[in-house]
Amino acid sequence: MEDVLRSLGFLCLGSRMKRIGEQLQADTQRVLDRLDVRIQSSQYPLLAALDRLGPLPVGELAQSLDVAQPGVTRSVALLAELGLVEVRPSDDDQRRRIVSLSRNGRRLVDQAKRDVWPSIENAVADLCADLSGPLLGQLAAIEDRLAATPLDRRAENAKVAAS
Amino acid sequence: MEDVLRSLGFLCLGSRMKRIGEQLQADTQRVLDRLDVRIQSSQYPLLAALDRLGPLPVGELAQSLDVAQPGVTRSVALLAELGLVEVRPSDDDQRRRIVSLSRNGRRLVDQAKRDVWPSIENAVADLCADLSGPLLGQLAAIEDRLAATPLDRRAENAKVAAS
DNA sequence: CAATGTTATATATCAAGTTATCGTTATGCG
DNA sequence: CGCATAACGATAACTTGATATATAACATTG
Repeated sequence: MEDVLRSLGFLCLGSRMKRIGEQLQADTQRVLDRLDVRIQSSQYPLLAALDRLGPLPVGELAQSLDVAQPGVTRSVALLAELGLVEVRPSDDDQRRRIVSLSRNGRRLVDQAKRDVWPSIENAVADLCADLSGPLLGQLAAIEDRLAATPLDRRAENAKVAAS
Repeated sequence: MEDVLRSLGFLCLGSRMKRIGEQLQADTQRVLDRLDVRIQSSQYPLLAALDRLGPLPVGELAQSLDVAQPGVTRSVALLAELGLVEVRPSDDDQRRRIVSLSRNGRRLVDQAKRDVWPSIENAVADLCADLSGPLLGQLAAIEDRLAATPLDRRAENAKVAAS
């Protein structure tokens, strides 16, 4: 069966990148699922932003992640529900709500940085190894490689290789 | 403000590709809005598939676009509502429902192929021109270029240049 | 040939992004 | 000072992907 998106080339690059991104996130989710961490892979960038940049108001968090503000509001509500982040009003501006990692959030991030993120990073690096040349070709290679060996399998292998 | 996704590199490649893809789709939408048919840019790949491959049952359409079947069912229902595609049961298998372009759908695709798709393709090609090297670098370049000149502006310029 | 299993599609629900808009709090100027 | 405007975050509605499951038609086999 012809892969139409691929045949269309530049015309559908947006759909195609979105499709690959979703696949990567889904695979990453499967890696995270095995490690009894109960949040969606899409929440990690927010936690990583707080880890890297420290406590931030909602708007700046949105900027640093380059997503729209309502998305951050929703994620923060979810993570606060889970006790991973805390929210407090700013001292000098009652409109701002400062988001920070809670004690549990701090622990989760530290654990992830130690136990999980390295193997994901290795798996993706493996996926993208030795790619060069035009973008469309690299994307096609990534699609083919993912179809052959999903990211979560690559993460396992990386862990085995490291041990 | 630091771009956290970019700093995280391979770790958040999925989120990042999704983000770029969404941006491209949104920009493309703005180009397509100039056609008086008000359908979403995300529907065009399905129309293009029918154009390239001819009438297809729902499942094969899903395969050729590499999306899950329920997504196709929904898109087809929407496009049928708009009178752009037609659905008829297969002769030899009453489970299959064959989707094809209607007269109006045919007209829309022909018009798009003539008037719109080329300028989108040129705009994206322009966006990706002279990119080479590692994937992450190319993605960063695309993000920077998009921020500097959105895709719809590039499409305009391409049209001017062609005339 | 009836029971059982398989396949194709539809439906329901969820996830995570978007835009538009609203209420509240700051700010700035006449 | 007081009011108009701007900024911040929350909420609503929508989009477009996903998965899980139900339904109906076909296939197989005992």
